[in-house]
Order: sequence, then C-alpha cells, then structure tokens
Amino acid sequence: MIATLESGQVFRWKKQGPVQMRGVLDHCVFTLHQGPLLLCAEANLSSSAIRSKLSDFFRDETDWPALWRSVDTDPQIGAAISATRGLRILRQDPWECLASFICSSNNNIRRIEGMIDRLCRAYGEAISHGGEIFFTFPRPEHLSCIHPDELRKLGFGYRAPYVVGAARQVDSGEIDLGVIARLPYEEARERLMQTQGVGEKVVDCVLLFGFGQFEAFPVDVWIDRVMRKLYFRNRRVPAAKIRTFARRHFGAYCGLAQQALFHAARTFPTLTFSGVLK
DNA sequence: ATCCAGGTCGGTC
DNA sequence: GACCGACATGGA
Repeated sequence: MIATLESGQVFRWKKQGPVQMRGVLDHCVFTLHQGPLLLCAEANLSSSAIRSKLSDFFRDETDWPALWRSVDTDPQIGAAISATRGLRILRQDPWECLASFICSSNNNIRRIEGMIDRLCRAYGEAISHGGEIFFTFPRPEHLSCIHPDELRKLGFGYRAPYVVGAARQVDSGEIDLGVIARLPYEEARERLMQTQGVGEKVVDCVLLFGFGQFEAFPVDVWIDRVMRKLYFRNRRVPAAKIRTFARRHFGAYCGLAQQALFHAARTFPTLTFSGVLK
C-alpha cells in the first residue's frame, strides 16, 4: 500500500508515520494504516463507503498474482517484481491523472507534488477534517477560465499554458475523457495525445494510471536507463522501440512490468539491480 | 556553475 | 518520418 502510494502514480498522498498514509479521494480525506496483514482506514464516511471507495482505488477486483505471473517472463524482471512485491496499479480519476502528468514533464516528483499541492489549495474545494483543511483536485471547469500566468505564479513554468489548455479542451468537450475510457489502447492513445502538453510518455502514464490500460508502457528517463541496461546491452534506443519490445516481451500487462522496473530502479539507484537482481 | 528531473513542442532536414 | 534546441523551476 505505502509503496504503491509512493511510486509516482499519485502526487498528493503523504506519509503520516512509518506505516500511515493520508490523502484525498474525491471529497473525502482518507488515513490508511498498514498492519501486518490488514489495512485500516479512517474517513468521514460509513465503513461500507470507505471499503468500496478504497476497493475501487486499489483495484481489489484484480487478480494481482496472476497478472504479475503473466509479466514475469525472465529472471531480470522476476527480480524487480520480487524487490517490489505487493505493488499495484491504482484506479485514479482520469482528469486528475491527466492534469498531474502534464505537470510531470521534465520535472521531478518532489516538485510535481508541490505544484499540485499549490494548485489544489488555490482552485480546489476546501474540506474540513479533524481540525485541518484539505482540498479537492480542481475540476476542468475550475481551471478553464483562468489565465496561465496564474499558474506561473504557482511555479508551473512553461507547463502553465498546457494545464489551462487541457482544462479548456476537456471542459469544452473537445477532449471527452468518458469516450476515451471506452476506446482500445491505440485509439485512446491517439485521441489523448491531441491534448495540450500530452506526448508519447505522458499519454502512457495517463492511460495506465487513469484509464486502466495495462498495455501502456511509459518510457521516462528511469525506464529508458533500466531497459537499456537490462535488454539492449546499454545501447541507446528510441523510446518507441523500447515500448514495442516491452509489449512483445512482457505481454498485454506490460504496464505492470514497467511499474516494477520504475520502482526498483528508483528504490535501488546505485545498485542498479546488480545486487538486487541476480 | 552545470546537470538533472516520470518530456513536449515547433522548427528544420 | 527523425533529429534538435528551447522551455521554467529548484535541488544537488
């Protein structure tokens, strides 16, 4: 649970303690406690509503062991899977996922988190919870009417017009996330790439984390490095070639393999797997 | 000071 | 199509 929430899929969950995370889903604040076996949750909801919301978010209906077996196609990925055991792909709100990953380009996770936090404070709805104030993620219609300079003031840099542009495209219906959710991977990919600030890599993150397209294989700098090292004898390879290789090598759920490699590479940066991956 | 971070865009060739 | 520099920001 903690690894999943810290794996760079989501940007506004915070660690409250060694085994405790806190974050906002829709209009509710959730505090999650990881026990040896059980996950305990608190929120301003009935216990059944909490269960159903979290069950949806963590995709409990998915047979994770079966999916992990399906991408476990060689000893290298096998070691990455072992090193990141329990990792899942979340079911995020598509708009939040889209806007968040537009902010991710040529950026680092710490700063992305800060930008999104400021975005929510400025344009989200306030939620009062346990004497503290939290914020929802602003909907497209809350961002479509602002000037990009407002986001520049929040430190968005050159991404400011992308976020506002995407909000306008979604708000106007030019980009229909509901329609995209029903398209097969390749078509959804083409459509979503018509969005401002969404290129080959961001689109795969949004499809994987926001639309449950497990055949998406986002190639960022980390994945580029680790894939090159493990499968291309350290030679430079175009991202498109890495993607098609991954799809063929890991299969229809290659997005899971991507997440294991990303998390393993980030968790064990210096080892670069030689110690972790035998 | 230079490099890097979950890259994309608009211009060239 | 494929290459290429510019693009904001902040931490190392």
